[in-house]
Amino acid sequence: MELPISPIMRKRIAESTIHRLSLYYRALASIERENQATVSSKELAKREKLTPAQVRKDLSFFGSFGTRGLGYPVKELKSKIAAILGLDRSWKVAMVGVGNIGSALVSYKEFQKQGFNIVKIFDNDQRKIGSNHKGIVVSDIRNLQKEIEEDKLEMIILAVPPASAQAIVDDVVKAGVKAILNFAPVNLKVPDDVFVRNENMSMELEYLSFALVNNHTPKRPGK
Amino acid sequence: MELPISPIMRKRIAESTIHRLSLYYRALASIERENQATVSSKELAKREKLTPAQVRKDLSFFGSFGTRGLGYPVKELKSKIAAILGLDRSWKVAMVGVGNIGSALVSYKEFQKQGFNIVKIFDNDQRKIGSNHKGIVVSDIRNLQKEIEEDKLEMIILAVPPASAQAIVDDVVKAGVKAILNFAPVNLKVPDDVFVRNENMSMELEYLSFALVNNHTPKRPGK
DNA sequence: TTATCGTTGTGAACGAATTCACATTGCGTC
DNA sequence: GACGCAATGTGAATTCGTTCACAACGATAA
Repeated sequence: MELPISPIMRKRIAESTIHRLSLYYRALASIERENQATVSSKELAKREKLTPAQVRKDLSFFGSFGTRGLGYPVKELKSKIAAILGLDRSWKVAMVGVGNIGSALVSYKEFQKQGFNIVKIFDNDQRKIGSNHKGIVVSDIRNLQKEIEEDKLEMIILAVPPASAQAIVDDVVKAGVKAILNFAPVNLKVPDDVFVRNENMSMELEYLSFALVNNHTPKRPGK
Repeated sequence: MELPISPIMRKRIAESTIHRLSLYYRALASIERENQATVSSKELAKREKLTPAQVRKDLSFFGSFGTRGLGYPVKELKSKIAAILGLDRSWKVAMVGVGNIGSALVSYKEFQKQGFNIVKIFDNDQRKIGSNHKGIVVSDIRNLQKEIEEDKLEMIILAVPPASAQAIVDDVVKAGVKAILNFAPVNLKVPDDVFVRNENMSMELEYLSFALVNNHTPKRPGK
């Protein structure tokens, strides 16, 4: 039976399931390019180094998208996953901090490809304010709250030094933003209804360093 | 009883435990700066939004570092964790690909701070080869294998387009590298004794987008 | 000394995520 | 239109990760 994708989904889904949906989405895009019409959980699993059961279970949380004996229709499944992940629309994103990381991410193709449009850039450095990054004029961070509200920005990417992060977040929250991708290595305090994801690139290098030193493979092979 | 940290550690440690060690390490560095001599699992937990039991269990996999009734000696625990994660030494790292992401990461302070020294940069773009990035002259990627061997580079950061990633990895593996941090959104094939970590920054934005659309909080609050 | 306090270290209990295993079903073929 | 095949969808079993709960113990004070 074909269940609709319910936005009022009250099951709690595991974080890892959502991350795998991202993987499936990319795999499906690539399979689509190869003009393959259907794909089995087995094949999808193989491409992403997972088990077929895992793929089926993940998808089953959201509905019943396949055909027994045949597999999943590639185009359709891809667009179902897009709807689940909110990639069937575009998002207005602000970049705060235009140092190394910030300016690299402004040009990061993968973001635009998935509909994450960086439409405003903020910084506190007078030399940067007014300058042009990929066609966007850098705004003064003092106007952060005002411009977020005016432009109805929905997500923030934070790429500032750890010391300035919390104050900015407080502002951004006041402006009504509910989603923050944080590159500063600090624990941000936000109200319960604001989502924060931390991205810390050293942590992955540290994992590698640990693995080398200890010749370690985790219990559950991850990532 | 004080167990030595065994590099021939045959317990399988969960990936999440290692990631939390990174968090503890940063927290301890910060506590050390505050000149606090000891810290309890309770306080450490509070700083990283975890439970005290979690902290104690994580540490207990590696030894018995605390004093009952008192807590953990900050400096000592920090250096123990450094040893576990391999941060008590420095690593020679090569950056492959010096586009947006690559060049941002070359200047990323956090890496150097933890002892990850980017000592060589490679690219295939003639306009970039020979140019200077943060004091490093960009090498021709055709010399990749040779220079990795000569300079005894131990880790690779891959920041190239997905299509070119696998060929580079094959080369790098031939040169004896056992650890790769991959920013390209592809699944790399490597022998069993080579560690790969994938870093995909869109995935975190997609998680946020999912959370917004579905007003979702995961079962286990993550990251 | 001895008592009290605070906090560790850890088995045992619990809960969550993954994998198993199979009944079910749609498709193609004869 | 019956049969065989292939692959889904899903409860049950299993494995893994987290939390509980408490005995053990060091520090401090009397």
